[in-house]
Amino acid sequence: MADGAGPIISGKGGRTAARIRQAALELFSRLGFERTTMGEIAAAAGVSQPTLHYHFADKAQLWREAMLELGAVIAEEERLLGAAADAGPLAQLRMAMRLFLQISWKHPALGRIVALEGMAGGERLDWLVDNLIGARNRRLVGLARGAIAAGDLKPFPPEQLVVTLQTAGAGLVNMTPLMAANFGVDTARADQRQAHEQLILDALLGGLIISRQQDKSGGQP
Amino acid sequence: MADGAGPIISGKGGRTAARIRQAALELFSRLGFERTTMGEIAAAAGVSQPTLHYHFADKAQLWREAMLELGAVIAEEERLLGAAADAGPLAQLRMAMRLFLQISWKHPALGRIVALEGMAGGERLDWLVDNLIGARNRRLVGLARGAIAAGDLKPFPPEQLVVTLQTAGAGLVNMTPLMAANFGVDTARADQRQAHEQLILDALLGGLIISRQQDKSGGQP
DNA sequence: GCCATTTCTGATTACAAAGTCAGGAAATCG
DNA sequence: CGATTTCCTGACTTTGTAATCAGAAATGGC
Repeated sequence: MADGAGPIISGKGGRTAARIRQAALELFSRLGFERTTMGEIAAAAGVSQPTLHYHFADKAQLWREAMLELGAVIAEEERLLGAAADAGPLAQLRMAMRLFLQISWKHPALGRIVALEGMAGGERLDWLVDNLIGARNRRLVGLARGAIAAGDLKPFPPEQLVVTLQTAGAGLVNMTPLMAANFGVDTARADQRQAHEQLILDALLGGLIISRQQDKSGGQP
Repeated sequence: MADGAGPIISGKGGRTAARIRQAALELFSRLGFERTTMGEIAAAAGVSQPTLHYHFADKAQLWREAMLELGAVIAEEERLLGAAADAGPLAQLRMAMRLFLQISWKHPALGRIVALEGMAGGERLDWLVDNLIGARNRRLVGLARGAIAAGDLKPFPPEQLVVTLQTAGAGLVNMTPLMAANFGVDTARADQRQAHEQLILDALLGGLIISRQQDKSGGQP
């Protein structure tokens, strides 16, 4: 893990470095690490290829710093969830899931990256877990476990809720090319978003909740 | 004559070619096209690297022929579904979904490939749609549409059911490395399979079905 | 203006991986 | 057996891409 030893942010704070990170994030998330070339990133950022190496030591370092752009996304999620910390387990879980879905639509790069690296494994996945998504996922598992313990949800391995939320929640956005090729529909449109959020919440919550006698408020027993 | 069970394009029918296809399928599905090298495939198949080029014109051709190994999987699915062609729309859909989940577990390569290429787009995705998954997906959409028209399911864009089934159904298997890195659990185990199938079916069917006795519309818990 | 520092680029190198080819080994057939 | 075809490999070429470097172009201080 010598790679992670250096400063997390090595790129200068200037506008050029920011443009490069932005272009890199978009390309890495769509195509993955190997399929994306430094030349493509440079072209997308409007600079020459050696400029990338001036701002970032190597491709892996650029990848990591591009991913850190997503750190703010996670932080915002944390903040909004913290506001509801006093609600019941099910209410918190519902809010977390809704947030997750909204974030997946607002920042498709995060879901795509997790899907890509989460499938392949390796040191980039380890880095993601350690630096971006590990705590968030553990928090979700905790909420699910709490809701199950409170008798609000059917018992199931709570890790599976996370992975299902992750894959199904980001699925429609991630699979935009597939849907276009297979059905000729553009699933990245806003109206699709609305319907999909409804679908996932209806499905995961509607299907898993243990309905109590008229108690729909989500409060603790 | 070849002992192969599926349609073959250019690869000879011998055992060596079959071993190569097998190794290629496994590697391509785990790592994707670019991340997999011809050398790795050769090593996994126990032959030298030029042997790959003797049996297959180039890497893309090998990829396509490796994918065709999955043709038998799809065909089996078709066959089993055909047996229930006279059931109602919802019953057919339920059976199709159950089959989909079982296939996802039995042949993880299919789900991983679709996830990988469905995210990136390009000519390999087009090929997959045309030759492997397009018809199957359209069939699923047809079943969902039928179940909605029959008033059995809440109205939602039926393409979204397909993409959700695809991503959520294959999600737990696909994300094995992520779950291992994040939670230290091996989600490829059989008991996990059972629970996950239950989760998906409970969620998608339990959450979307319109219960006809009381016919409550709209209001989501 | 002039110098120093930072920022960027063209040209080049290094290397990994796909693809080629001549020829050797092994199977097939008379 | 020898002849012929099929199958496979070592050595090689080609290509694409990450990384390097010397120096040009800005930028900022005086």
